[in-house]
Amino acid sequence: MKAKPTESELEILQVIWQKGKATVREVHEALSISKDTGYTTTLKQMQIMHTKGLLNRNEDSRTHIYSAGIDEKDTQNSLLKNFVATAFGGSSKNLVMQALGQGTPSKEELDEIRAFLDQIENEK
Amino acid sequence: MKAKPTESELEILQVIWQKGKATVREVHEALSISKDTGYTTTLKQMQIMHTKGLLNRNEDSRTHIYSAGIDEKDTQNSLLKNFVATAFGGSSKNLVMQALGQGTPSKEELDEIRAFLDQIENEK
DNA sequence: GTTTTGATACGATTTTTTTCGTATTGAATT
DNA sequence: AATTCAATACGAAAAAAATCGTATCAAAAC
Repeated sequence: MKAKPTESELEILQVIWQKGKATVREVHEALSISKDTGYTTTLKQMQIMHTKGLLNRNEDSRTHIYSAGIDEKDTQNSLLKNFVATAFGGSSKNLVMQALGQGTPSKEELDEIRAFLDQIENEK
Repeated sequence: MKAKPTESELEILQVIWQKGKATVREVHEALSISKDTGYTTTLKQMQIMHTKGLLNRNEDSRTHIYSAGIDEKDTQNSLLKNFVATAFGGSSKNLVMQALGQGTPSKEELDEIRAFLDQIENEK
């Protein structure tokens, strides 16, 4: 079973998932926009994540290249499960409605969700 | 701005939200089902939450009665916002679809969600 | 009135997470 | 070749969260 990433590990994973792969500097740069921590902090964090298996890295060149060690969807899924349980008392319906209410989905997105609802229903 | 509850604070809030109010013992009992920690741990936790304003308490009787110090919906909302951002890269559509996919909503719930989608659309 | 029971207070410890400084080293620049 | 630059390693410390033991005390039971 894969360990659950912490909040700040997730921020890093987010960048990596989006870029596919990245150096410490790139990740640090990306995080710097919203966060104010030193370079070595990001470095250390990524090293730890590597030992935990949350990140893979290629050490061929002096500047290591990191990539995700855990699958985005799988991770989101297990986090979500936990989140629904602890924050929404287990009701995913409540979560869904609240998420829809506050995000401002476009018509296209709404339609996509409708289609998805139909699909779920048919599979039952 | 209210502080963001930690994971284990949320577990406690969950019980309190559900029951309306409760003693330390009641909360501890409820948590014991899934968690294995000592009574004083729960006590201490709730005391801390009280000083933080996460819980209110009535000290009239020797056995204090705790109630929620923060609103359930508000809290869920702010947690959700944060969660979508860090775990789903800001896409609430992705979160919604994934939540629907893994929870197993009943037909009634699905209809409820559909109705809600329509409502959102009309309000635009 | 003693004893037992069950509750809170308090202080401390442990564990986990986050942060950073310093040393070292390879590569690029001069 | 010497110097500067940019990267990793490592150790440690600070901060945040979670856990628990012991002391106290009030109320209930005896």
